[in-house]
Amino acid sequence: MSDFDIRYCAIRRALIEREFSRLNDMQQKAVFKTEGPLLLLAGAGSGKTTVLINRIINLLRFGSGYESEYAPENAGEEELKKLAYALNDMDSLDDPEIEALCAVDPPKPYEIIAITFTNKAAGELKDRLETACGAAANDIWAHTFHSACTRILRRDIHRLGFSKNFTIYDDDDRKKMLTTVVKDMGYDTKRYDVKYIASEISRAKDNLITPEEYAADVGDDFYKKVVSRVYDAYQRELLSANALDFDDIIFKTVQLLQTCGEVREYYQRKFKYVLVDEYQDTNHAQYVLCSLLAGGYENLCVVGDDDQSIYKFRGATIENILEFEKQYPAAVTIRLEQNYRSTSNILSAANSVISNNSSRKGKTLWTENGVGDEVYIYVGETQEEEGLFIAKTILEGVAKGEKLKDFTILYRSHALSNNIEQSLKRENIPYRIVAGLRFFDRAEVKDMLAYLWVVNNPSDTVRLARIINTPARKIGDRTVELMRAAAEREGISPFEAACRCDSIPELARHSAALSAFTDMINDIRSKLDTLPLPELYDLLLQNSGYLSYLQGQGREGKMRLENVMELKSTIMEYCERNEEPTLNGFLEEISLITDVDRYDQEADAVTMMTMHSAKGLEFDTVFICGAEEGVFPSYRSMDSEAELEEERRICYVAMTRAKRRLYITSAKRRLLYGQTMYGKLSRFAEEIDPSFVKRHVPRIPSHTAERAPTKKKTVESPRASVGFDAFASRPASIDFSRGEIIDHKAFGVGKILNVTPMGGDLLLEISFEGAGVKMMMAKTASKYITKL
DNA sequence: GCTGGACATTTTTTT
DNA sequence: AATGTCCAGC
Repeated sequence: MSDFDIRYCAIRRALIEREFSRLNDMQQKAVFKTEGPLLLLAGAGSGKTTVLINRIINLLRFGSGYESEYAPENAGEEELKKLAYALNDMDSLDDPEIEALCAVDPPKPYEIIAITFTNKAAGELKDRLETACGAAANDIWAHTFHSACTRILRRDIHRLGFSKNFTIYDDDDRKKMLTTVVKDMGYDTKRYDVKYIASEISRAKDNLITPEEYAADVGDDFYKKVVSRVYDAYQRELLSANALDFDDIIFKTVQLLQTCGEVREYYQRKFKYVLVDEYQDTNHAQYVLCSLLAGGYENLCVVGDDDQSIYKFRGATIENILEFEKQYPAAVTIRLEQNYRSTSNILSAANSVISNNSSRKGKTLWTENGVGDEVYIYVGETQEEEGLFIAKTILEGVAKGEKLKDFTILYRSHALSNNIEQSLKRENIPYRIVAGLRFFDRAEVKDMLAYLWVVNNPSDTVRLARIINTPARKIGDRTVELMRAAAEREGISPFEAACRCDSIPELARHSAALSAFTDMINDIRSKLDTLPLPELYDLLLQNSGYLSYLQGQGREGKMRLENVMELKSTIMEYCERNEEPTLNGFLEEISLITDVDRYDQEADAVTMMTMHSAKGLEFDTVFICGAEEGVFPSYRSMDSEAELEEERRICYVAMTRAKRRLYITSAKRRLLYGQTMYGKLSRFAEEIDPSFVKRHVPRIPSHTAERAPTKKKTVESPRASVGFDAFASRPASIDFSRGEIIDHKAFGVGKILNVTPMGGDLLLEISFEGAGVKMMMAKTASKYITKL
């Protein structure tokens, strides 16, 4: 290292630093550390995505320029002068020459892969990269685990005996196929729970255990022996259907990379930089996949937060993040602990809860945001009171001018949403529930998709079974059974057997029905390359008889038809987005999409979802409801310390979603699953340091007055029961009508623009001469208002 | 094949 | 309580 190198690098660093000066020190450190394994422990709201994006931008523009200790070989005093001059000139780095002087081996966009868990995260990454670096962003591999793997598999899966138009089975399809497999093997599905077998197989695949390896390890366990045989048969069945389930998508990619040196080397040479988001949620297979992909250069950057690992039950292993440093001794760890999202009260409350967990890397979030309101803990008598409290709080907020979409209600399980929903309904508050019945789960949508899958891949037996007699076309179970048997005997697919029904004796009798069906499918197939997808879809809808089938279903059918047409819009949208739309491509995309991806953050309505679905999102005001022992934490987790810790992490995730206000609500009595449960306030609420909390305990109704604990609490917290009078009924509000001129104590003279009935109250929209337009609820505001 | 009633099931579920 | 699943009987 010469003196020149030292001077050159110093200026280069200063220049690069200036480009990222909007980031805090730790974020910058993470952005500039481009080479070698890097573990980024990114707390909630610490600007994780921003760091990922900037890290990629830094790579593309400057490569390892920041870290490098050498000046470029062809650089001399002349170039150094240019850099020095640029340092004084604010816009200089737009100059490609200067940028080039700062860059050291910048990778091409296609040499970078960023892996996320959700489509949403991948989409956000893509969008923001495109904004930042334009068209080049399209060549960066920003994918979910599954879509990245699918892309890899489409290229080379023939080496594993599948063909590249393979089908993807979701959990439902998997269960169906497993059920037939189990039954075919002569097992009683009552004695052998298909769901259990499915999860056992799934777990095996998560851990990269093949059927052979599984079989070798069952020992004398009879049940496991059965699982082992089913696993083996199931995999063979998938192979002949040319189908992969979700777990296989990862598993087969790992197998491909492990067994096929040529493919492995191709990707290891290709991907100079590998970035993985939400690393705490990776399972063993995904961990191996990451190491394989990064195996060439070992420039592996994983981002995660051990405190936000909430998918253990799906096979995620927190060890991946806890032991990253062991796996890569050269790894550098950087903590991002400054939170930009929440008030310090919310953050401190969340910190005090999570600090009760023992297995963590340790990390304390802090913020420069203001203190904000205390975390509000509400204990109602019943779940109705709880729901009413939430509804009233939202109405009050709306009256102050807040938007409905600023409010989010989170719960541990879907079962809790019901009573909240009723309260919101009663108060006429618009809401949306994320999850519930998913669009792609609707029967009619699944039917049409199944048709498309079969057109794409006639070997797809599960989807074939779904539609072969829907609508009814005289191909009953008996015929389907004969078809399957014939196919087995001849070593062809059931669809193939149906095509040849004339030459197969036992099928000949049904040849009219079978041929009509196969001709219809084959006809559509023959048009695959010529007809645009939306038209193909229309033709299929028509020729399959599904259209008239729906039309014959009256009002119900009309709604179903709408859904079927919405699917067409999805197809058209896909076609517009892609230069070379293919049926295969569309199906692939759709099978990897979930409901949270369709959730529209813009619509103005209160959002309700599980705490799990809320991960990665943020909201102004958050209600965590059902905060009772037995509900949250769930009674099922209460006898295991490890599971309790996972529940606590869920709580941490939920709490840190809130930007400005956090309410934790509970009910002493709750009707759940047809039973009344009596639960104490959740331990998580109790764990919050009282200095960040404001408690509300409602007035003690006479019939519960003898209960000691209630009394004690009232004595303990003098601040209790101050402030919130959601249930005190006020005399009916004064009548207000549009156009009236009023005088408000605080805002002065104003004109009523709008009056909207809401929750037994009126929402007033008033334009004040001095204070602009305000929204307020009539009941609350009437105290301050006099009519003029 | 469709329908009704019995019967079980009810934590979370990025793909 | 509510909803899905399964099977018997038409």
